[in-house]
Amino acid sequence: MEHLSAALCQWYAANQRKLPWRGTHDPYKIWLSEVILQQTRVAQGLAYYQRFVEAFPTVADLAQASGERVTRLWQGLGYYSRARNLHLAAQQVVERHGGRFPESYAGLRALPGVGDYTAAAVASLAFGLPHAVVDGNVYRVISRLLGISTPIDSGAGKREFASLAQALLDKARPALHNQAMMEFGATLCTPKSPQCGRCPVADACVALRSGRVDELPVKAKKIVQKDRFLVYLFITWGDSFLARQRGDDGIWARLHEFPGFEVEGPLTDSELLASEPFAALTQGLAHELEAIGPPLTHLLTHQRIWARFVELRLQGPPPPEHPLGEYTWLSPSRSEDLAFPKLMLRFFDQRRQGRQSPSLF
DNA sequence: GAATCGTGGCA
DNA sequence: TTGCCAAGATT
Repeated sequence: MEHLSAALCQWYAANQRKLPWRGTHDPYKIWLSEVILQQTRVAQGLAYYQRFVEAFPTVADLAQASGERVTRLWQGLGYYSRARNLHLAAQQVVERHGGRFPESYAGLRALPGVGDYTAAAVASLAFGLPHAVVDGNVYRVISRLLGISTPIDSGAGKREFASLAQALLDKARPALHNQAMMEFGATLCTPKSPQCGRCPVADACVALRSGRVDELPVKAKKIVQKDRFLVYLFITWGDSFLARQRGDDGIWARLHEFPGFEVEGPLTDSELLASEPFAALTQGLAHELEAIGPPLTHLLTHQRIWARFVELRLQGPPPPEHPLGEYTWLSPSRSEDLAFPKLMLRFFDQRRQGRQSPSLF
């Protein structure tokens, strides 16, 4: 067991990528990078990390920032409850721990948005504590090296791999060991087409010896995708448009969206305009139909969204008692400070392009 | 324990 | 085009 860690650490020392959060022991920067990288590739999270560090050099700066600014900086990164928990955790560090991160696994684990993985990562990388990280890379590396076919998405699998990861850990240098395991999984022992020919521990790999590299790790569950059909109304009054902020939970937490509704299946333009929910949202509004955009498809892990955007221009101010009363008017400059789902940003882009070259439509 | 939560890259 | 999955956490 010690041999595996030593070989991987030696490989890591010679092959690691240079990343801005490496080489520091600042728990704030390590925690920030780990939260950004949850279910997120380095290539996607890198620019966000740099923007956050520049905007908020310390955890106190982050704690003092407005939720609006934090959410806007997170725009486009996905899993938006991470941004809320990031802000909450920063405030807890300041208010409950005097501005210093807890120097224990349990203390870190109690912060919002910090689960088993992130607690182990910060504990080991910032404080040198002997906690093994278990992320997607570690599941894959261990299942292949040791030939373990227990499904990694089962409770038994999670317990088994956590135990094995902890047993493999070099407790004299947990930071190096953890980073070596993850970097090895991310760049050599990859899900598809792993580079077994360059593997420093190929001699010890059970999966390679038995020809099971492509079968490991095992996942028991399959993702079920559902189709959803959404209609959004882009209602303008002068330069401004109507939108509201979504709640703390569910999809696109705390992001802004236009008024709209969901339907059971695809609608033609005329069906859409004649639909009951469209009538309810536009009743009593003197408006002019500006455009009905083509369906925009938006892919999420669990659903495929088909969105239609209907652009309406009000001919007069909306009456005070109206279903749209919970929405507010946003000017273009105001909306620059707010966060929108990628789907809405794609609509903005499409609309801008349509105006610059109307002959295309 | 199962279901959810985004977005983007790759084959 | 489709499916997979990525430095996971929460409910």
